[in-house]
Amino acid sequence: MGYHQNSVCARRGNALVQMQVQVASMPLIMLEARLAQANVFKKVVDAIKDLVQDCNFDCNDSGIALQAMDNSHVALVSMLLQSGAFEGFRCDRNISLGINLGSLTKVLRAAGPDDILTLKAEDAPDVVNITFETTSQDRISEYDIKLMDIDQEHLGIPETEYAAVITMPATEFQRICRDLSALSESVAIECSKDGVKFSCTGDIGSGSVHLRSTSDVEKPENNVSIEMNEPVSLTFSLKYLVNFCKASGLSTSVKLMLSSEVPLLVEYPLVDGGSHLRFYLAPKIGDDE
Amino acid sequence: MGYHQNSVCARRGNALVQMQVQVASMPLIMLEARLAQANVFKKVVDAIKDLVQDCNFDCNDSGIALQAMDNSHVALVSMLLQSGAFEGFRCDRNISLGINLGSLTKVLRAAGPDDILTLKAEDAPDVVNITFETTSQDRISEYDIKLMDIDQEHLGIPETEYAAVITMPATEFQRICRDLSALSESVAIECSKDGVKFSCTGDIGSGSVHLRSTSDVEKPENNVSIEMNEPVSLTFSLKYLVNFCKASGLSTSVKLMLSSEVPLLVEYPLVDGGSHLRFYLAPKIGDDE
DNA sequence: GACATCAGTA
DNA sequence: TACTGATGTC
Repeated sequence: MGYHQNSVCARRGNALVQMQVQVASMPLIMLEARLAQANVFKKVVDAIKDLVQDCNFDCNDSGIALQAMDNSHVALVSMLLQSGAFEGFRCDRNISLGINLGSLTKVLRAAGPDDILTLKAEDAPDVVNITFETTSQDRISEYDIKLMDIDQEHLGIPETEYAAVITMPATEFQRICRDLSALSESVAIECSKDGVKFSCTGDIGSGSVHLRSTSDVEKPENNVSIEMNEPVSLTFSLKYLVNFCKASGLSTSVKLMLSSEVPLLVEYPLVDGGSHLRFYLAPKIGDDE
Repeated sequence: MGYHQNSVCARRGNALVQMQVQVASMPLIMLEARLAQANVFKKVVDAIKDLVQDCNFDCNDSGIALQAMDNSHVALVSMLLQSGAFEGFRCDRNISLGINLGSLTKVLRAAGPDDILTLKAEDAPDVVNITFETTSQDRISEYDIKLMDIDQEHLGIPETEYAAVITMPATEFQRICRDLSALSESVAIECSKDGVKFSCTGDIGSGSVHLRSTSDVEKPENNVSIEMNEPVSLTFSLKYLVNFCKASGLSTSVKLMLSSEVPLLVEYPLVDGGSHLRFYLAPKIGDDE
């Protein structure tokens, strides 16, 4: 019987085994994830904390994932931080860390932007341990956040073939949402081969923004690209889109994926290629618009 | 009988004498203190006005001093502005100016940060006169604040030899207090030779910040220095400490002085070396922690 | 990203 | 009146 099994016994209340383990000073860390830039995690949590109060961070050897519906069940958040996004990553067993994002925000506020952030959890943990180290190591702060049991609403999100995929600068999308939200509650997104049109109508008048597909080879990050199978036009709540745009600082570009009668997918790629922060938003239908 | 006694008569209500004095335009100024930067005084008052409503500014030829307990008698504020801190300072006789800090704040709000502030008071004054001059002298504003009688609780504060004296950047201390106050009402400060640890526990979890003693010769103002006679660990109310930290703008560094079972002294040096703003806070004991 | 200001709440 | 969260500017 190795340390691994001992640890399980300890957690189940075998005090003797637990003592032995502690005497052997064997902290049974199951998860240790070291992120070079605390900022990335801060921004991710900032971007989703207004949508979701509590959620599970599902950890396994491929990384840390999160999925949660917003309170009104209109939007869905999905994050994936692949192990490769970390400076060091170890996860010996699948664990789900139920965390209150308000508490997490309070703790992350204590991190300097360039601090090194390390998440640690034991097997069957009560708390998640978060440390921030300045690069100079003169200051080390350490926090434990109590975990909570959160009903895992398992959300099968089918990988859809979208009718249209728009890639554009994240700041541009943020600006459009902010500008149009001054006029109306909702925005229509219409996509055709050579362009995309965001439009809305409200009490004081109406507005629209047309973006042409561009291909500036010198500044590819400023490009708007549209991959389209068929034209699509859908209407969405601007309040939610503005909210999603809090993630704009995480990435230079954002992808909007649309299909008729299917939730819009707003995707921000993270640090490495595979990691991402995704928001899904159901379209408004008929009179809702 | 000199002017001096005349003035006393006038103050005692002899209208005839008062008129004569006014006609003779003889303002019997006892105190005139000219401060090059109104900002210093603004910040001092800002930093203490939430702790103390009314207090006496005790003026004598060595400067202006202030001592007051907070309302709950847990904390004590002590300020000393030595005469040398002023561009010009004259105080012919000891006077105690009882001022409502709310009123004073309202008046100080009218001062530009770089204005020259002058405090004036007559002998046995009803009011304190405050003027603000722009450095260019284009604008002079003048205010009188009514004085009040405040019971002088004379507070003998013994100069203690502290078990530990920590000097650190004021902003760092402010940040630690702010960060930890998100988790708990109180913080334990533990001091050992090579470092100091601030830690707390609350409903959502626990947190701690370790600072190592540093000696960066290039940026000495960023250093953390610890002079320690014996290890010490005490617990304090974070609400008060956060409050004290409003003084952070007054000084790059702050000194924390601790001894067992004795109030913590938090000291911000002011303009010149000798002047200071000090806060004392009784430790929490036993179950209070 | 940090700061200051502002509005709303306790 | 003071603290909190939120917003907008530097």
